[in-house]
Amino acid sequence: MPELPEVETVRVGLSRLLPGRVITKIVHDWDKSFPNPVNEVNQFAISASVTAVRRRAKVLMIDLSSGYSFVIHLKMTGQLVFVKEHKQGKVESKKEKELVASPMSRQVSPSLRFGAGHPSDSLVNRLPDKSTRVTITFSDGSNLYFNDQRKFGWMRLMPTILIPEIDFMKKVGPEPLEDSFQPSVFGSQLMKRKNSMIKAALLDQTVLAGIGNIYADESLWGAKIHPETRVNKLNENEIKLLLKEIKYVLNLSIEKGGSTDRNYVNAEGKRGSYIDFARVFRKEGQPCQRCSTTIIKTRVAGRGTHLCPTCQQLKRLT
DNA sequence: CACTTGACCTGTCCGC
DNA sequence: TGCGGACAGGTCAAGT
Repeated sequence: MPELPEVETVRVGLSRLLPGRVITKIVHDWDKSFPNPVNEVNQFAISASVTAVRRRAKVLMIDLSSGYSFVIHLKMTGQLVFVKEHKQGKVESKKEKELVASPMSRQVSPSLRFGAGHPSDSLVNRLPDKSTRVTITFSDGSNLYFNDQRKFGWMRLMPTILIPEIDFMKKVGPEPLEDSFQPSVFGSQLMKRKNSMIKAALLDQTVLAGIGNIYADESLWGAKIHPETRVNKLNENEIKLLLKEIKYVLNLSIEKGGSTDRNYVNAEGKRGSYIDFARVFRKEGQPCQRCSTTIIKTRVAGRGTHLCPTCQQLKRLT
């Protein structure tokens, strides 16, 4: 589930790999993944070169020399993986494909395919695969694959200057890792959802940008706040502490290359390791590392929610 | 109006 | 072994 750290990791990778490359071909197999008409793609993407790769919230932008950009949202299962031209020719890649096509390896689940103990670069040899929605080919023979098993994600081509006019961009809240995002700003943003449960407010992209289910649970545990606490019951100290925890978990995750819970990979097809450092997310049944109470999983704001029932008590005063 | 729930999708896992 | 159904969650539309 790409959230801010995962999308940022992809951005960093693509910023190293894409600028200067010239697009020669784009194919897609699912219109909702890439709805632009062919003539528009031919006019504004083909023969254009990549000038920059940017991120805002969980949205990626690949700017082109034509004045157009790809705007991309990975949603839950989206991947953007860059694969250099296979210089060894087709002999080796054929062998790889035979391996993939054999009954045994076909039954290995995607979550295990790239798991620990497997060569982390094996994914790139298997692309494109059946989750590949869009393939962008560059003049040197390299490819950028937009894979999306569940088809929730999308990418579209649009004029760069019109990106700020997208409804989402107009409504989205501040970037939590900006220095200017201080407790006072966080507090006033939270007041937009003063009667909501804090978890719902953290997931609201208009309050702050880039938090999803993993980092909501992780930061609430860090700040010892129950996810069902109403926003207007939080005091100044708790808001300050929660912001500190948000910055901490997001920065730590970026450092670890993001979280690979199911199928997230970076621009080179590699997994992130933040999940190994998680304190509550997917830790139900295990002891809390602060107090040893068993971590539980419940449902809050329609989302699976992990918490320590001892450290994170629901406030009952006033 | 503020807030919550359902729809969009596919693959996995669990119980029967 | 197969099958139905619950579940996973980012965001928008629809519902309360």
